[in-house]
Amino acid sequence: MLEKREKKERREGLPELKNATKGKVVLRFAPNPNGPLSFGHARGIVINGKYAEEWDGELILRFDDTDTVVKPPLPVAYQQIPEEAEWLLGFKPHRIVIASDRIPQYYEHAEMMLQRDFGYVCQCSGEAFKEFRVSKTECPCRVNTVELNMELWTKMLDGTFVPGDAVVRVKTAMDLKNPALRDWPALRIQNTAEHPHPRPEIGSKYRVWPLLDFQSAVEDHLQGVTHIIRGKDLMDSTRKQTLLYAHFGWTYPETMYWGRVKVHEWGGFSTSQMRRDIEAGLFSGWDDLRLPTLTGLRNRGITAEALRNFWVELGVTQKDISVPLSTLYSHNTKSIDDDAPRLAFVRNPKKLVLVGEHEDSIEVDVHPNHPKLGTRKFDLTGKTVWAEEEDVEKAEIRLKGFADIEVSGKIATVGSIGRNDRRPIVHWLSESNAIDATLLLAEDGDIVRLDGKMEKHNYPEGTMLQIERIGYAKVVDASTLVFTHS
RNA sequence: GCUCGUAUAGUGUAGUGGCCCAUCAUGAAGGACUCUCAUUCCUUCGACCCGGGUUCAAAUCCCGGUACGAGCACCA
Repeated sequence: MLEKREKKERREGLPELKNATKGKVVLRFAPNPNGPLSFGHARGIVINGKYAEEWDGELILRFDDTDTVVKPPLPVAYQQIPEEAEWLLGFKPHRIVIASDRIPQYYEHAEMMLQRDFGYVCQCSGEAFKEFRVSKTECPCRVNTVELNMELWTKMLDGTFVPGDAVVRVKTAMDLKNPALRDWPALRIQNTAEHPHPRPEIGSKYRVWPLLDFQSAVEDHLQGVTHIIRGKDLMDSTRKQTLLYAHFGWTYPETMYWGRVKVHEWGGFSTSQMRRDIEAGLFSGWDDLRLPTLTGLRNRGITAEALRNFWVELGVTQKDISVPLSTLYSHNTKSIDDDAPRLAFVRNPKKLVLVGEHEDSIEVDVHPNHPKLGTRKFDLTGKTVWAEEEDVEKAEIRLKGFADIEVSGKIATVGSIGRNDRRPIVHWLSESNAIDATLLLAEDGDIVRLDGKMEKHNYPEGTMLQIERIGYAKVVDASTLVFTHS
C-alpha cells in the first residue's frame, strides 16, 4: 500500500541510503597515504562515518597505497591518518585495511581473470593502445591464449618484463560508448628497485602492482562493502569496476557521489603540492597553521564537531561548489562559544595611569552567559592599566566592567563608575594581571606574530578562548595564543 | 574531440507532478538583550539557467540550447 507523505518537511541530515539494511551496511574511506589528511578528505570520513553510525554499520579505513612512483606513500601517514580519522569521527574506524598488505589477494584475482579469459596481458605501448581505444579496434594481444597470458604474467612477476613492457587489461567491449572504459588497465609493473614502497616490510617485494580501479574493486568485494560514497571524479571508475564485477559475477555496491568543493579563500591545494612545499621549507610541517590539513585546522582551533556539521550540511550533491570559510567558522563558533572562557588580550598596549577615586579591584565574569563559571579579578592597587592604542585615541572610553575614563596622554581620569552615556566599551588589563604574550595569526599565507598584553591564566594547552572584542583563540602555552577566527 | 555529470536567493541546501507566489542555514541590513565588534533572540532582503514540449497541473518529467565540472594516465 502506498502511503502518501502527510506533509513535505525539510529533510534533516544526510539523504537516505538506498538498499540499506540496519546493521549490515559496510562503507569505506580509502585515501592514498601520500600525506596526512586534508580538509577535503574530511568529507569522505564524515559522510561515510555518519552513514555507518546511522545504519549501525561499519566503516573501513583503507590505505590505497599501490603507487610507489607518482604519488608515493608517506610513512608517517600510516600512523597519523587513523588518529586523525578517530578525532574527526569521534570513534575508531571499525577496520583498517592496507592495500600493500593485500597484493597476494590481488594477484590471485588477476590470475582468475586471466584463467577465465576476461583479462589479458597487453604488450602494446601506451601510445599504441590509445590508438586502438579511440578507433575501437581490438589490440592484437587481446586474442592471446590463456596459456600465453599466463606465461606473460609470469614474466611480469619474475622481472623479465620491465615497466612499460606489459600491463594486464580487463576485456570489455571495444565499442563501448565511453572510450575511457575500453579494455582498461588493471595491473602494471613498477620499478620498485628504484622506487621501493616506503613501508619497509613491502619495499621492493613486488614488481607488479594493481591500479586503483582493480585493487579497489577487488578489495571492496572482499571486504563486503555495500555502499561506496565518493567524489564524482570516480564515476568512470565505477563503470569500469562494474564491468569487472560482471565478469566475476559479483554485484556492485550502491554508489553515491559528491562534487568538487572549493573553499573560496584557499586556492587549489593538493597533497602532493603541500608535500613539496613542506619539504622545500615553505611551511613548518603538515600542521602549519596556514595549511588546510586536518592537523593544521585542528591547530588553529577548528573542532571536529564543526567540521562534521559543515560537511553534513553540504550533503552529498554532485554540484561543484565554492564555500566561504565563514560557513565553517559559523559552525565552529556554535561549537565552541558556550565553553570558551573570556579573556582580555590587548594589542598595541598603551599604559595608562589611573587618577581619581576607584575600587582596589573589580571582578568580571569568566563567561557572561554562565555566571557559575566564576569571575576574573582585576587588581587596581597599582593604578596602572593597559588598553589598546586605537581605543585610547578615542579619549572618552569605558573600561569594560570598571569605569568611564577620560584619557589625556598617559593619564586616565576615572569618571563615572556606573554607565551613563554611550561611549565605547573597550577591553583592558590591569598591569598586575597582564603578561607579555603573543597572538599567532595565519594571514594571507604568512604567520603574523602579534605581541601584546594578555590576562594571566592557567588554562591548559588546547583550551578554546574568546578574546574579548577580537575573536576566538586557542591556548598554545602560558603566553601564546593562536587566533582561530573572529 | 569523445564520454559522463550538474544547474534553486550572495553562498550552501530542502524539494522526486498539485501542499511551492518554494525549506533551512549562512550572509547582509535593522532591532532586542548584554558593561565584548561575542553569544542568544526578533525582523527584513534575496532564487527555481534559457527556450520549447507533455499535463487539468512542472522547480520537479521529456527535448534542445547554454554554462560549469569531471574522466579519457602503466596516479589515487
